[in-house]
Amino acid sequence: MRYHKIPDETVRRLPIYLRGLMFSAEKGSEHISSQSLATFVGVRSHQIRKDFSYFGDFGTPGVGYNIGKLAREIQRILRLDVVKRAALIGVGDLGSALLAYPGFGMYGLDIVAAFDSNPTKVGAKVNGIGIEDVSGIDSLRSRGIFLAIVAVPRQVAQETVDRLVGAGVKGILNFAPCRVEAPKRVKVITLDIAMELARLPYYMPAS
Amino acid sequence: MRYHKIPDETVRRLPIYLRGLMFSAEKGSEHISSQSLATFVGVRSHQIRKDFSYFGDFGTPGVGYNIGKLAREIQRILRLDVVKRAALIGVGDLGSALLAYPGFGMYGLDIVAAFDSNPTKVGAKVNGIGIEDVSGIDSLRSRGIFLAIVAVPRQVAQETVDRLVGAGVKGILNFAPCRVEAPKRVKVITLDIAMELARLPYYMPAS
DNA sequence: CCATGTGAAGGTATTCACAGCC
DNA sequence: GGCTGTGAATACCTTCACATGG
Repeated sequence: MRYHKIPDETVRRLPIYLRGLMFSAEKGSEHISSQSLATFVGVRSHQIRKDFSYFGDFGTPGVGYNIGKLAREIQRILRLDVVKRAALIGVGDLGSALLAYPGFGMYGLDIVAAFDSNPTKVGAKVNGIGIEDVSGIDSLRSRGIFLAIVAVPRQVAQETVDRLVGAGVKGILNFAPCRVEAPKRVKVITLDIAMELARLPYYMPAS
Repeated sequence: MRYHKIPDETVRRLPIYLRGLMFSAEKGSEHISSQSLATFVGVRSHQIRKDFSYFGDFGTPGVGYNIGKLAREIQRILRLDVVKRAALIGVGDLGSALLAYPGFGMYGLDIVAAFDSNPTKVGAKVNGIGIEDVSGIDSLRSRGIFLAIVAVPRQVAQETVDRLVGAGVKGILNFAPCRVEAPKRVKVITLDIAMELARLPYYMPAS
């Protein structure tokens, strides 16, 4: 089944596997079975094997998967094998936390520029990154930055996205709590932090 | 179809609808059609009507849905109609940003306590909330707090969750980039910010 | 006439069971 | 014996088409 489109749900799980493989590599063993990986990442072993079957034979029956080889293959599929430079728009509380967030590097993502509309912030440095005025967004194309993280207030989210699209950005992670429109060629993922929390009470027993 | 289990995917969309209804209420009109709501929130109108059909008749054929009534009903289903008090564990960069985050209130969620293991932080106030030592977690049950947000380093995430479970917490939003285990009676949602970004390059045209 | 609500159809993802291989 | 890889079976979700109601 090597020549098959990878289902979206599988793509959603690939970073989970990658994270699990990296942390389990710390333990020194070279191979891991779908069973052990299953308990480690919280996905059924059937599911894991099915997911991996979409892109080739990586496991050895009786042994398991070679951790390093599999991790590299997942990185290649997700196109994380070359470091991706990203820009952050909006250096408020959340934006500052994102600049300091250590987790992006493990996925080959690097925030190399930050923009804010507040003149009192422009020029300052946060975590080694100098804050530029939002007008500088237009220079992203020439700087070879095609990935952006939007952490601005909801009211200006759409205009920010429009500007990013105009600057040639191809992928946007949007933290503003609203839908934003973009041409089909630009992939937008919206992540509303509060919304995730809003689902919890539904699943909690009567409180 | 009034007596039917609500599918998980529908539950996942309910907060999106709720958010959309609240923002469209700002515009003054009293009713909204599945069609208009669809373009506003980015979900097909068929899907919206199907979703709403799982919990009763709220629309008026030829008119649409009463915005206020529908919003209240969604809040009731998600159990957001009474304010939920939540605790934050880990007041680092991300934790501080979450304390300052204005978005929780719209879903009836209120962070009323914060804990950290760093003695130099304990006693300080962030956004009006005094930071307590993590040992205080054990008092959550008696304070009537059953919801927790975990923003601690990965290495101590599991022990933090164990402690929260012991303190009677029933729902946990985990920002640590790893799976955490908890009894089935406790609902855990893990949100790894970097992982969302890791999916983007896959969907971006060759860069 | 316009928009909802819903069975039915269609599509997608998960689970199962086991053949094949080390 | 143990573990992978995968067709088949099942469950789930989405889309459609239209009857129903204001």
